[in-house]
Amino acid sequence: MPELPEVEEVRRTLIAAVRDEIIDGVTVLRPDYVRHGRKTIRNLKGSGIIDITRLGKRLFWQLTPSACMVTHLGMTGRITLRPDDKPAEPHTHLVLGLKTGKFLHFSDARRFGGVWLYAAESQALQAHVTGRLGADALNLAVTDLDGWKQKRVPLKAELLSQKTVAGLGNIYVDEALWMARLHPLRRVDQLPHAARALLTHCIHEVLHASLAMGGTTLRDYRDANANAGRFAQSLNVYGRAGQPCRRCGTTLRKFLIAQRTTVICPKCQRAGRHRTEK
DNA sequence: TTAGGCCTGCAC
DNA sequence: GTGCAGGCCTAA
Repeated sequence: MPELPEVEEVRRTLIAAVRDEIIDGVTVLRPDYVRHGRKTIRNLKGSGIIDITRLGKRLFWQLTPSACMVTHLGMTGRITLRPDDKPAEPHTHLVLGLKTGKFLHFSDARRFGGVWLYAAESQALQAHVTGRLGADALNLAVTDLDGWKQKRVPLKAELLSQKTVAGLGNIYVDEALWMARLHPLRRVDQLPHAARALLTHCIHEVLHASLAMGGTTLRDYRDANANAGRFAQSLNVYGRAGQPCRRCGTTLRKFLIAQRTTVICPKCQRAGRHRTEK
């Protein structure tokens, strides 16, 4: 399940391969996978790929002239570079041919991801981001969390929402909270500054550690060169319910928060006095 | 704020 | 065969 480190790894492997490439052909195999700009996506023929940036789990493809393609991998999305346009994977929804003879394949079994095409600097593109995505988790500053003082929301729900911190999913939220010894049901408005600073630090830590190993592959994730990530073996809580905490040996416990499986160490991550009442 | 829907593959 | 996994959006 691609979260920030996996998307960043895809971005890095992609940009190294396709910067300054020209799109020479557009094959839409599944029109409804293009969530915005379905009618104009074929006009990308002739467009150049200037850059690929990232905010949270989304990639922003800066294209000439004056277009921006947003991609989200959802749960099972892959963007892979192949030598031909023959769909190599099931559920290939979009293929972009490049002038140098390479092909970008967009596949996504569950179709939780998608592709959005906008005019560059358009209001629609702005709206795609505004109100939805907060600060990128990799560049998070403590001050980005100032708005939490007025928010009566459980920590985990807030982190998953992307609204303040963009890029974390179920895996890295659980990992960062364990590292910071914070209970996922703590209310964000009850976190003192020191806890917000610690959390910011731990988010950086876990993301950098994962990036250094090419991300986490549980099953589906691959980078643009079809390589899996190796961080799964370093996970401390995610998927380890019933196993001992690597810090204190206490048995890790699993429960649901906001419909998400959550794993914590009940000893390291105390609920505290300010737990969200449930 | 929460539940449901999207969607497929895989474990049971 | 059933149910679960999950990001994110919409509706109640």
